[in-house]
Amino acid sequence: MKKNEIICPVEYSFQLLGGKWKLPIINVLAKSGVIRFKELERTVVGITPKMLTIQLRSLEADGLVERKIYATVPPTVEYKLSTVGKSIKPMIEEMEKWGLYHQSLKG
Amino acid sequence: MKKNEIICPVEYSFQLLGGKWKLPIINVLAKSGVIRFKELERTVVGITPKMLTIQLRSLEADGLVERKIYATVPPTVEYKLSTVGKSIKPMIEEMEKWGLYHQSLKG
DNA sequence: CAGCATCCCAACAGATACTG
DNA sequence: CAGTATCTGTTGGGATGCTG
Repeated sequence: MKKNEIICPVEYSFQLLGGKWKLPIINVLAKSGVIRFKELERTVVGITPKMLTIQLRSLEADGLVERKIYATVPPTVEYKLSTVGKSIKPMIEEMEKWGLYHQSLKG
Repeated sequence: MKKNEIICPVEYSFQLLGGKWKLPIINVLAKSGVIRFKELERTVVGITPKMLTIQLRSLEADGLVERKIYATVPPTVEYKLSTVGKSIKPMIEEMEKWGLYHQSLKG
């Protein structure tokens, strides 16, 4: 998909949240508040460190996630939703309602 | 993306609506009610007949879109949202609100 | 711990030409 | 009109191994 061809505003949300991992990550961040990389890796079932890094960087670049580094040994990095990231919640809830509704139709 | 690995209910919506074209198509269908293939091709800016066919078949298989064939010459095929398809509207509106909000942040 | 680098494959998407 | 067939290129995602 060519990322720069946004066709309608709705599509914009998909540009930012699409792919296999972004929504699961945001869901975890929404529930946990602040969380470290390794803990995130454990909580988002099935994700590899590589994909977690890529997705977090992408979310960070879009201003949805904030990253805070502590100069400790071993290193500590914490992630949390930004203000904009938190504003996604109503949308996610609506998507969740619809997803559950549609799943229930198929038994 | 492995289509059968749904991680959270929210992700379910992305399985059904993800990709470049499905939301634009559904948006047009939501506004027009009933529409023919060629008219759809003209309205969804930039789509090719091939992609339109693939996406419509996929949406049909997921029960979001209904297809009605008339045995005329030349052939007539009409598409419209199913009841389930129409149930997406609140979710799309929420996504549209958020998309517009986030776009406005970037000026 | 928190990552980056490399290689690889499958799915997605576009262009073009053709058909009932 | 409403598609299908074929070829081709791009992107997303996985596996593995290595580093500060």
